[in-house]
Order: sequence, then C-alpha cells, then structure tokens
Amino acid sequence: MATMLDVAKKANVSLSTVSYAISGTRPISEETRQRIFKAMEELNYRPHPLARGLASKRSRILAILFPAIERGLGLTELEFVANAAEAASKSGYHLVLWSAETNDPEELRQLTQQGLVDGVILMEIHKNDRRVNLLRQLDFPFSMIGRYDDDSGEYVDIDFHQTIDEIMTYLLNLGHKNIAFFNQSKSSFEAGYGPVVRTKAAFEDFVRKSGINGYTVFCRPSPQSGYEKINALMGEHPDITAVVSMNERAIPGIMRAAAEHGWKVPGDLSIAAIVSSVKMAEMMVPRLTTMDPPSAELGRIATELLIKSLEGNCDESPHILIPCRLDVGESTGPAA
Amino acid sequence: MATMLDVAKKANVSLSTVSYAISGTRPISEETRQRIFKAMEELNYRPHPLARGLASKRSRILAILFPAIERGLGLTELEFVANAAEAASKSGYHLVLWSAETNDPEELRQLTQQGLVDGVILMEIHKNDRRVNLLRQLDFPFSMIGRYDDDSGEYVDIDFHQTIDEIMTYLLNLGHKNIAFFNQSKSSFEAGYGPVVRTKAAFEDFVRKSGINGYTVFCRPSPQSGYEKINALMGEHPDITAVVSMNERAIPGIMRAAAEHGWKVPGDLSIAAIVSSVKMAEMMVPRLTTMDPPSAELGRIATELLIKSLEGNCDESPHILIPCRLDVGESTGPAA
DNA sequence: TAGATATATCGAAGCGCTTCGACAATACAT
DNA sequence: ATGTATTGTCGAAGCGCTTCGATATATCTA
Repeated sequence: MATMLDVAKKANVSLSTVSYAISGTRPISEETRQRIFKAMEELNYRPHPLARGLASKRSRILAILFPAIERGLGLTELEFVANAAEAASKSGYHLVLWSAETNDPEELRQLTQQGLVDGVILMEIHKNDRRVNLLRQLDFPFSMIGRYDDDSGEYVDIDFHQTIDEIMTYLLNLGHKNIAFFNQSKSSFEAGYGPVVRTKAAFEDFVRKSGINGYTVFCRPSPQSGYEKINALMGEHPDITAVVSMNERAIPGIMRAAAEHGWKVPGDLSIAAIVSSVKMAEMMVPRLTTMDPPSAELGRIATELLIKSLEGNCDESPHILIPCRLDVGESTGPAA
Repeated sequence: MATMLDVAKKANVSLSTVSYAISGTRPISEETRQRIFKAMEELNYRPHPLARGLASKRSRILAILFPAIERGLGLTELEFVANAAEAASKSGYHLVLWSAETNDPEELRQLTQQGLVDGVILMEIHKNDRRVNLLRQLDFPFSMIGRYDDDSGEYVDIDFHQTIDEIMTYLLNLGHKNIAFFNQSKSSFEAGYGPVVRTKAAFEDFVRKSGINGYTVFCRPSPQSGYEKINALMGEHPDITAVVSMNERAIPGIMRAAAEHGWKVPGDLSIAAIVSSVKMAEMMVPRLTTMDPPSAELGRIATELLIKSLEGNCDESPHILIPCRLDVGESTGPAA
C-alpha cells in the first residue's frame, strides 16, 4: 500500500504538505493541492488509520456498549447497533462492539483506558448508572440512548410520556375505560431502568388526568408470566377491556389466556404493545397494534451526538426525545 | 497513561526488554520479568493498541460484515454479532461492524485496504459470492458463517441436511405423509443463497427416500405472502397435514389462513419452523415447534477460526457443520 | 580448551502519520 | 518605505510500540 511519503514524492512536495492538503489544517495553494490529489488518486492512496490515530491521538473509533448477552437482546438493540455503525461510517468513524456488564464498570474502565476508542455509546441506562458515573469521573466522552437521573449529558431517548399518551388516547377513543398496563419486571423497576420507570409514571399520569381506571402490572418477560398475571388480574377486575404491554414476551401468554377463556381479541379484549417493533407485531395473530420505537433514529442520533461532541461542534449537551409511532393492527378494536 | 518507557524506567531495564517480557518473543530472566510486571502493575500500564498495531502491522481488530440494513435483520444476525464480539474479546481482539452491500465488493475493497483490520467475518454467503472472490484475490484473511460453492475456505455453517432430516423424521413419526416446505423467496434461491438452496435439496432428498409427498413452496418474507401461498397450496393439495417453514414471517399468514378456514393447529395442520429461534417461536400462539439454529456458536466459531488462521495455528481450512436443535412447541401434533 | 550455542539484555531503526516551528514570499496597513 | 499579517511550504520531532542486530555472559560439545 502506498504511504503518504509515496504521495509526497510523486507530487514533488514534502510529506507534511500532503498531510496539510488532506486535513486542510493549513493553507495550500490550489495548484499544489491538485497535484497532491492527483498523486493520491494514481497511487490509490488510503491514509492508514492506526498511524493517523497514533499521531493525532484520535483513533476515530467509537465503541457501543452492548448489554450482556444472556439477558437476551431484541431487534431494538440490533437496530441501535446497526444504525450506529452506519452513522459512524458516514462520518469516517468505525464502530466496535463491547459487550460489557452493565453494572460492573471495571471492565469498562479497562477498555476505555486502553486508548483504542475516542468515545462510547451507552444504552440501557439505569438510575444512578455506574457506567455513567465512571465515564464522568474519567472525563471520557460518551453519549446515551436513554437518560441519566439528572437529565445531564448528551442523550437521545424515547419520549415515553408522549408514547403512552398516544396509545391511551387511541384506546380511549375506542371506548376503553378500564385498561391494564403490563410493564416489565418489578426488579427492573427497582433497578431504576428508565423505560420501566417512565412509562409507569406516564401511565399513571394519564389515568389520573383522564379519569379512567388503570391497572399497572409488573411481569417477567415470559409468556408464562404473562399468562399468570392476566389471569390473576382479570379475576380481580373482569371489567378490563384493554391491555397495553411494554412486555413483548408476555403477550403470547395473554393471548393464550384469552383463547382459553374464550375472550375474542379484539372483540372482548384489545391488546396493544408499546416499544415493540412492527416486525415483531407482525409475528402475532391477530397482528398486534403497537407503538413502534424509533430504534434506527436512536442509534443514529446517539452516534451523531457523540461525534459532534468529539469534534467540538457541540453547543451544549443536547437532549433529544422521539416518540414511538402508532401502527394499528388487528388486536385492538372498540370496547365491548 | 503510562507508556512502555515509563515501565522500563521504573523496572530499570530498556524499553525493548519490557516489550519482550510482555510478548515473550525472547527469553527474559525470571527476576527481570518479575520486576517488569510489578512496575506495570504499579503504573497500571496498558499497551496502546494503535501503537502496537502500527509497529507490528497487526491491529488485532476484526470486522464482521453486516448485510445491508434495509433487508431487515433478525435475532440470528444479532446473535452472530454479539457472540463474535465476545469471542474476539476473549482472544484480545476487537470487533468492528461494517455494514456493506453484499453484492458490491467495492466498498469492501476500500475498507480492507485501509489496513485497519486484520481479517473479516462474512455472513449470508451466496453462490459465487463476490465478496469471497474479492477477498481471495486480495489474499485478505476471512472466515465465513455459511459456505462458498466449492466448500473452500474456513467456515462454520448450519447442517441443513441434518436439520431437515430431524424435523421431517419428527413429523413422519407423528404420521404426517403430506408435507409442505415453505422456503424463502424464489429470488434468494436464484441468487444462490446457501440455506435456501441446501434446505430445498435436503427436503427433496428426504421426500424421495421416505416416499412421502412433499411440496416445496417459495414465499416472500411476509405474512401476506404466506397467507396467499398456503391458500393456493391447500386448494391444490388438501391432503397436506404439516408445514415446515424456513420463512419466519410467512408463518403468521399461514396461521391466519388456518384460522379462517377453521383448521385447528395442530389438530388439522401442524406447523414447524426451521432455523427460527426459540425466542421467536415463543412469540406465536400456539407456541411454535422449531429447529433452533445454533446462532451463538456460529458467531463464536467463525471468529475463533479467523483468529486461529491469523495466528497461524491453523492446520488446514476447517469446515464445521452444526445442526439446529429440535424444540417442540404446541404447533405440531399427530396427523389427522 | 576452543569454538559453537543458548540466554539475557540493550540501542536504534522504523511503522505512517500529525503537528510545531521556521522561513520565504507575498499582501496589507500606516 | 517600514513594520505586520497572511499564505504556502519544508524539515524534524514525536505518537508508543515491535523487531533487528549487536553484545555480553553462561552453557555445551568434542
């Protein structure tokens, strides 16, 4: 592979002139620039990323922190990652994948101190997230998909309030007055996991303001758990006509319970998902109504925010909220 | 951050001695080694990856080629990537994500020639895959999840033959004698996409050998397409009692058609997926019987193969086949 | 016991870039 | 005319490592 020196020789200039021509950090005459670019072209020159990184102390490599594999990743995470990589590449960056424990920042410390990456993207932010604390303390650049307690730092997140409002308004307009909200597990609520905390608050807000009856249920992410919870709940509150679920995997359990009791979906019971992709919603029969999360945007924007801040084009820490998009399927209908 | 020179000074040895102590490429006395490691410990020294890469011409960074985003990725791809990253990290490598067009190798050429990564992992291998051809021609190290036409190179793949045999035997034992196979789209067959080609052949083999009636159907990856195809097929062959589908997204369509015609699943029609994760199978009601793909292993092994070949511990190109694992749900039962 | 071999260490030359300081040569003020 | 910016270029130092060759001592071998 051709090096910068080869280019310099071919263009009859010094090495540093080539460097300045490429980076634009110092003025170069138009004529010289032409010659240099022509030489680069002819030699099929590509700057060597490692050399550049070593000299400039900026690797142009970003990392995205992947929640531990066991905890089962979904399509949403995949979209984050794929779109983050795409966005990075558009700005001339590379994206590496780090699968680090969310609550063991030691591994993260090691990785950041290696000096390979310029910044990291965090997802699955929890209350008082230890990774955030660590990165702050190290003064290491990062952006988040999700928010930290105090709303500080650069982040992009789902607008959970608006998402809840939209699905609830939709159901309200269909005449539903007794609605259950299947949240994720109690333990993730207690761990302060953002979406769980925020949707719960938003749901309860809506219930209060609209005067309908709302029932919040925590549920482990399994069909079995969904099955048990819906049975218990309907036993207590047989007047419920709609379920909103942020718990994808609970839904098959709810459907099974409905089938066993002979409740028609959506005739007797409407079921809507939130923060569940259309792709997933399409896998169910009847096709699920869902609030489709803006996963691709989240991944893209988190990356762009990070790059912007690394390159210093950052006014102040931007906070961006994006609502989910209502996608009506066949699992919701007028209240009985 | 401490550099190698700092360590050398602290341990009272030369820079190069530290380097040799770390890499073990030259003998170092036990006593000196101790001193050096103690100094590293105290200074919390981490070798700088860029400097190391630049000097040694081996970045210890791998890339995994991500099929274009639009074409919709699934949980399987996610598992590949996550486990590849994990495996890489275990060997001291990093994994970067490249989302490159499968059939435009130009982008891939640019990326490899940059010199950032030591090798790449390919997935979604097609017949006469242009990326494979390119990498061969450039003599650039790579491994594959999937196989090339001539079975050359290092790869790990699903054992499609065995997978088909297993699910078919299972259905045969349940008394099914008229079985439809929902493959993926005709266009992907014509493009020579490995799984599509191989499962088709395996299915037809099995049918021939066992003497049952088998019907192969190509189907676009959508519920609508599944719905149409099953209706057409059952019109022609009402004696079909079981469907095997490698087309995840077609299945809701098949189920819908069944519901509309009043066919009970599995009473009147058994449905089994292949190469569909248990996680996905659990999203359906009734819970799908599936041949769960060894996604995690595929990602991990492809990475290990690549690293092994990069480090020269490679006897000859290994070929590894892993079957899917039968996971019985409630969508299959005895033939009517 | 001389020469070959293995062991242990050092110094220096790079890897391919960025960036600083220097130095002309021109342009702009006063 | 004189000093001050601005423009355009070069050379050299260095980023933090690996690796080659040299050297010095210790260990064999015949």
